[in-house]
Amino acid sequence: MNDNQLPKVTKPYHHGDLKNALVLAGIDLLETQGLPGLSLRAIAAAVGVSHTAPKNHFGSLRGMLTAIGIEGFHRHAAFMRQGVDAASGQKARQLAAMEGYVRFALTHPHLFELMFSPLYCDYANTDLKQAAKASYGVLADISVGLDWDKADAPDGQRRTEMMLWSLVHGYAKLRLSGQFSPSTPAGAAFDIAEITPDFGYKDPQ
Amino acid sequence: MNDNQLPKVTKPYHHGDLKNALVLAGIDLLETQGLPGLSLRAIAAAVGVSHTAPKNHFGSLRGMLTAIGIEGFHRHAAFMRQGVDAASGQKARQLAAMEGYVRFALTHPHLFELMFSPLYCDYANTDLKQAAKASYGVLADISVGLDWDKADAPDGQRRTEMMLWSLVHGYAKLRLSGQFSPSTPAGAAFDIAEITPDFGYKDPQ
DNA sequence: CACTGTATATTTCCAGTGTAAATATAGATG
DNA sequence: CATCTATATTTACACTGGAAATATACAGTG
Repeated sequence: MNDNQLPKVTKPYHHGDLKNALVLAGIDLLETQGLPGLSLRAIAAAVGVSHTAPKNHFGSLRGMLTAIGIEGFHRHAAFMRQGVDAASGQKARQLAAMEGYVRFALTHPHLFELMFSPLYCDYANTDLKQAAKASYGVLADISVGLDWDKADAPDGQRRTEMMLWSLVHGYAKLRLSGQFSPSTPAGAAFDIAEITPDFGYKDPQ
Repeated sequence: MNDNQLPKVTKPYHHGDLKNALVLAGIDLLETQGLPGLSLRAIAAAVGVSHTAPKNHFGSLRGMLTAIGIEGFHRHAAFMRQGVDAASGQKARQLAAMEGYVRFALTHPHLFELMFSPLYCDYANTDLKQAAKASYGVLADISVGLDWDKADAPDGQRRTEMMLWSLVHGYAKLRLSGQFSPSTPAGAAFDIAEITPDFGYKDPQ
């Protein structure tokens, strides 16, 4: 009957799957209430457990938020990857990745803020590092062969990736800070191609 | 004797100049303790007043943090401007502005974080908007005539500025999030030219 | 000088937070 | 069954921002 028969998955004790339930409830609270409303007590209450229950699984508030950030990175990467896979042609794939990066940030502003703030997430956490790297990987993949002026320099590929990541990340953050809002209000549509450089694509080798 | 005879400046009542003292104490606490250590009570204690004294001047914690952010933007703009003024040649001035933007962020990480987080600063505040605009202005100034591929498009100048701002801002934020740390540790020196595009300069008209 | 008005600052109190420690509970294991 | 251990609760505590009432000291006016 139960097809979740992975050896390590022993159905937990009292709640069932409190760890995951807390993360999901946390993301839910985050999206509806924003970061100020995201307290250990509120998350625990949403799941229906005592306010100290999360400590058993995450150690502290920071651990709880880090777990939420990890899930955020998973969704972020999946969101971008989905757009990339749906696009055809190298240029369209590039734009899809960048567009996905920014669109995720704009549609999940609080989660995105949490994911990239060392205040909330513990960047020494191995799982978080790996999850963040996966998001970076989507950008890195589509940047291979990108015709940027750094591409031919020593370590050029890495520099191109860094420039690309910086560009989309900065744009997303500045949008969320309301810095670009006069002409492009927070929720409005945007065209990533208007703000990203029109680099060509060089056939690798 | 007193050459501060501007009509509006009446020396305040009890403390002397509590409003400024609180902002300075706040920045001091921020740089030494980081954002978690920055509480109304801690700031008030540092100045030697009761923990509700700041409310008279800033209304709330958010108002207090916004005031700190404003001072942060002033310093940020001045820091960049200083580098730009010291450089000679258009290209050197461009690099100086970008380098100053990032260097300020890396040397004042907590203040920079506060300045650009809508969680802490109220971006509806007129003074804050103006102060942020002044920082943006430094970048906008040196980007005039920049040879980016958007420069000739309609609204090209604004797009070029946005790309430039996004690039340096994203790089700074990702550095502070530890995302670029494997090859370039947090406190290490950096060469902004290695990460910024090698755009040329077009003589305006 | 005295009187009044007002900006400034304090005191007191409250609801909310994260966390530590002791305790209770229930599934796993023998 | 008894025992062990992971899970969850209870209780207590120090801390936070904020509201409300009160105190203080300056400014302006007679």
